[in-house]
Amino acid sequence: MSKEHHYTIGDAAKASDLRVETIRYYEKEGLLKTPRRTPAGYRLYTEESIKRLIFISTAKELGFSLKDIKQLLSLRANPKSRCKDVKRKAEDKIREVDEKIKALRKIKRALDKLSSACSGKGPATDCSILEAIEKTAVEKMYG
Amino acid sequence: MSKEHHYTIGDAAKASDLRVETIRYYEKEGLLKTPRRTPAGYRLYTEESIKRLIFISTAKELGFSLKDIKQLLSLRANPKSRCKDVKRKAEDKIREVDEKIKALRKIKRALDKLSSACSGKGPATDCSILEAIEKTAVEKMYG
DNA sequence: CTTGACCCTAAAGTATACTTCAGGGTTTAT
DNA sequence: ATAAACCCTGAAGTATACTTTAGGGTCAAG
Repeated sequence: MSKEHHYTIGDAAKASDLRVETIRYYEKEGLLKTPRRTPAGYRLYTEESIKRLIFISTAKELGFSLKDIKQLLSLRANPKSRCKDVKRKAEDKIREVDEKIKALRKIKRALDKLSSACSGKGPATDCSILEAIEKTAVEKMYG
Repeated sequence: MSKEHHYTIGDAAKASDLRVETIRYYEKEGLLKTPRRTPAGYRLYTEESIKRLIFISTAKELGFSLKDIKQLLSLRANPKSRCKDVKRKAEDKIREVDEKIKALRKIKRALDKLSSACSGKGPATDCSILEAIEKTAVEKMYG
């Protein structure tokens, strides 16, 4: 890992927990701006680009496609872009993100329920994640 | 849509917003138990199976793979499964879900920031989603 | 001054998750 | 009783997102 502000692709891979090949692939797909190069042609990355890589891999784990992510990354509030447009796109995404959060909370509650149903106290209930999602309000267990 | 408790695959597709072919694919992949059939061989689904389909498609949008989802669906607290095991798996998933929720909140805050930076008041700042994620605390905008 | 760890490109290959196709029965409305 | 709208299977095809391969340069250590 370099001391100051340029990382090789290998460093960037370690820092972002992606593979070297994946980073090159993202560049080819236009998710990364073409990086500076050493005289020998080696790519050089900044902390900024590493943040971008981490954002990409995080967003991917959240179910966004590379196309979605490209749009998210190009979404910027600046003097040149038409604000109305950016605002609308951002708000669409906010709605999408809210839905995802809601759905994840539901799944979390169901998992909590499954976990606590398995706490070892009393005979176990028979409850799947789907049932746990249904019955989050009414707790009817032995004990 | 049938009146009571059996739906054809087409009904199930409409109800779950999946395609007929996708439902058959999920069955082949073992995400669905093999459904009852009419004498002519038509699949018949219950509301239970439709809930399952909706769960699958929701979980997919949240970045879970079909393999993940299979595991989630087979996770059940019951007298036969070893509770310790189920509890551990559920807790692993809870951690994963918590991480996802956290990351989504970060993205949501960034999007809120982008959206409000585009509210039309004063000259627009230049701010991307990455910058918005960084600067969620310090609001230094024109005004 | 060479050897091991990195870096490069272009192209082909793979995993996952579907989708389409070919060929054929069934149901329902007219 | 026939045509539109569904259903079936098995197999091949496709999109997305990488990964691997082949064939080479570069760099730091000993």
